[in-house]
Amino acid sequence: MATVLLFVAMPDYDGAVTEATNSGAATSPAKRGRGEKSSPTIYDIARLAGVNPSTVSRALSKPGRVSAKTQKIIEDAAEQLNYQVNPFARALPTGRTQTIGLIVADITNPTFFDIIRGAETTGSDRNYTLVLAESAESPETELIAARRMLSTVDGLILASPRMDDERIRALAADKPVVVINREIVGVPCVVPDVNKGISQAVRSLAANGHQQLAYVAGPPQSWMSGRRWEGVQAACDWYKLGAVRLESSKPTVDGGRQVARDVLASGATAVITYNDLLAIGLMQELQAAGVQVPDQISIVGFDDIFGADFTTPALTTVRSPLGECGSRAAALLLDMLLGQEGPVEAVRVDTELVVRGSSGRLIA
Amino acid sequence: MATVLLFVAMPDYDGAVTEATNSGAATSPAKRGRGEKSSPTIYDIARLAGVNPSTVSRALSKPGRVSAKTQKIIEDAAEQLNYQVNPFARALPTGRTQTIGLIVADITNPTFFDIIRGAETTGSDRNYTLVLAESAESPETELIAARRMLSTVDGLILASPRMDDERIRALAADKPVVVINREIVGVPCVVPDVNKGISQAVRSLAANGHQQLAYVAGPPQSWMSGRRWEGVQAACDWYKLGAVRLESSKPTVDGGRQVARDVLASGATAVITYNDLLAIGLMQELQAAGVQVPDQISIVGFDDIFGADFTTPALTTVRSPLGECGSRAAALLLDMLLGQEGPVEAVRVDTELVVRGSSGRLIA
DNA sequence: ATCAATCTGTCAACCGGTTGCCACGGATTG
DNA sequence: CAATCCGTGGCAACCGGTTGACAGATTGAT
Repeated sequence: MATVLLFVAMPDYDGAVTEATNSGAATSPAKRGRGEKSSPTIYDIARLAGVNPSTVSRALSKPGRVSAKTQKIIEDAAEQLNYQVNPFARALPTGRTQTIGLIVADITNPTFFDIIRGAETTGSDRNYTLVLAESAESPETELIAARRMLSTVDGLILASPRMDDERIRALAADKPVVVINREIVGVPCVVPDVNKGISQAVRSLAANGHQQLAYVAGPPQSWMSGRRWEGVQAACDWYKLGAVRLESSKPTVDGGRQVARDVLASGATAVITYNDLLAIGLMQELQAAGVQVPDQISIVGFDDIFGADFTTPALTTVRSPLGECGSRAAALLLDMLLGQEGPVEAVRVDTELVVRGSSGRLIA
Repeated sequence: MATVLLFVAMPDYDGAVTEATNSGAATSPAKRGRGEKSSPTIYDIARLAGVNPSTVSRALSKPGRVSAKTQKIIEDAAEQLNYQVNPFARALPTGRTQTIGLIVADITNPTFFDIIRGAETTGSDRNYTLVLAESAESPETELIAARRMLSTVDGLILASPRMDDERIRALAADKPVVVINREIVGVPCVVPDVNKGISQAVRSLAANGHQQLAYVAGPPQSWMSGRRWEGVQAACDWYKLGAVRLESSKPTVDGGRQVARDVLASGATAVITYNDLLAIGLMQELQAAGVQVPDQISIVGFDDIFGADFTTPALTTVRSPLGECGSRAAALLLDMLLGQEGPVEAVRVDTELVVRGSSGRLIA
């Protein structure tokens, strides 16, 4: 049930970062349990400024609703007390929490780092806090996390969700939802358009003399793995390469190692894997078996994760603009929160081939 | 002002994950703005169960306060309505938010992944939500984030904080604070005890014939970088190696590349770096310059981050048990929230050398 | 000068739980 | 049998903001 919150920025009055001066004004009358000096409220400000609390509330959150003069007095008082709104108190009557949720399969999977970063940055710019939940790759956990979060956030981003379409549509009926890395009819989606990157990769491999290619697939329930296989097939058709699909046990370095035998047995001289971790594991195992990369086999990964260039040779990979996906998804969601309709069609972002050392001319 | 929340688990009644049935009971009377079916409240449950709302509140959060019979009736009603507490409503009167904060310098820095994971897991086990904030390596941003979070969370964990001791102590006076990767008098700390791992590393290098060692330092304001240098000096004294300290421009792969010239110029045949990223960059640059690793120069990193074994040769490194640090810090914090005093002395966790391929016998 | 329209601030209800205090009824005790 | 105690549930105030309704003050138009 793990969940992470990207706490972007508080949506409100931003007191100076000086030490609380407590100058002049009577100390907050609140009971202080044990050493807990409870922070000032709009009631404290109201008393100090000589106005009604509701006027304070309006001055601080409804620009233009009160006169410039009163506004000034209240802002000064707020600054003097080093006031910060209580987000809980604000969320209670309004239902607006100024947070958006993001559910990823695995916090420690580098694929998601950039998505998180992108969503966080965009949310931050618009004064939204990002709440990040982990589903541990399980559809059930994912659903539970989503349900839980939905009551706490204004909108939700699902990155590579594992739930079925129906459940996602049900969630989307409740509150704004944006999906990353998967297309679902009726739900706004942001997906990398893999075809461009795959075309570049296959063309590059063909140009280097390869004729037989293997695709190492990801988890069967991964929508994206299916799209990538389709893209590989189409590109191989076009460039006249043979294409064979191999299954992996899991989309990790270990899974990549395990699939090495099958790759060799397939007779392919070029491999495209579902993700970079598979590619790295595969390369390690092949090298351990004495196979030269890229002289005997070229390897192309997918995503361009952190560490993809740590290997020797560095990994050639189809980069997914994950950061942009996160950013676009957050922007979309925020627009929806402002009352705009979500796009009917999926938003596509381009992928591109990053050529490093693990792919090259076939030396027969 | 980036901040991330690890949203661990809701501290409360856990409705079944079936679709809301809405069976029998009158639909919630709440106004439903536009399609927003507001979730059921304890008032709905009270009506359905024929009791007072306060009784519902007690049944769901004060075990033993109501009779077993009433308890059952209320729990059934809650399940039927698929009730979930509203965290905001709960936080408002109590001040307890069931969240703990964690501030890290950089979300995308793999060093922190395990800390996050560890804190998240431990928090999750105790029904706490972890709020993760990013300081972007800036002391000012860090302070602002900490101030902001402090009003929202029950306690705070600072991982490798960049603020000065005074400010941290000030925060700790407000609410429970635990520091990771740094020692501050008067504040509970969890720090890897680097000496054991460094001793092992230096002994291993000495045994392999090395006589001159270089330490590539991290950021000047990093407390931990200083401790590691001290540890290296002490171990080199003991094992009779010469030790020289080199400065890096930044603790990244790039920084590692840039320091390669200085390493060669220093005449050292073994290098210990402040972190793994520096080690990886250094190794890449040395190899590009035709230097054999480990035959001509041995390289030992620090931390054992994700990807440290992607390199060829795989990186030898002193592993910091970052996950354990996160976990211990969270446990400490939660204990403090339960009224126990924090430990007076820093909690130390062991480090150990992980020997891989980048270190070995010197071939002169 | 009169009346309407606009601006500005106040009042009070409300969001959804929590909790101190009290009352009621049954069990215990002298 | 009366006095006391305890277990249980209800009442109402409260946490700290938000907001619809409204009234007094200004302003402008006629």
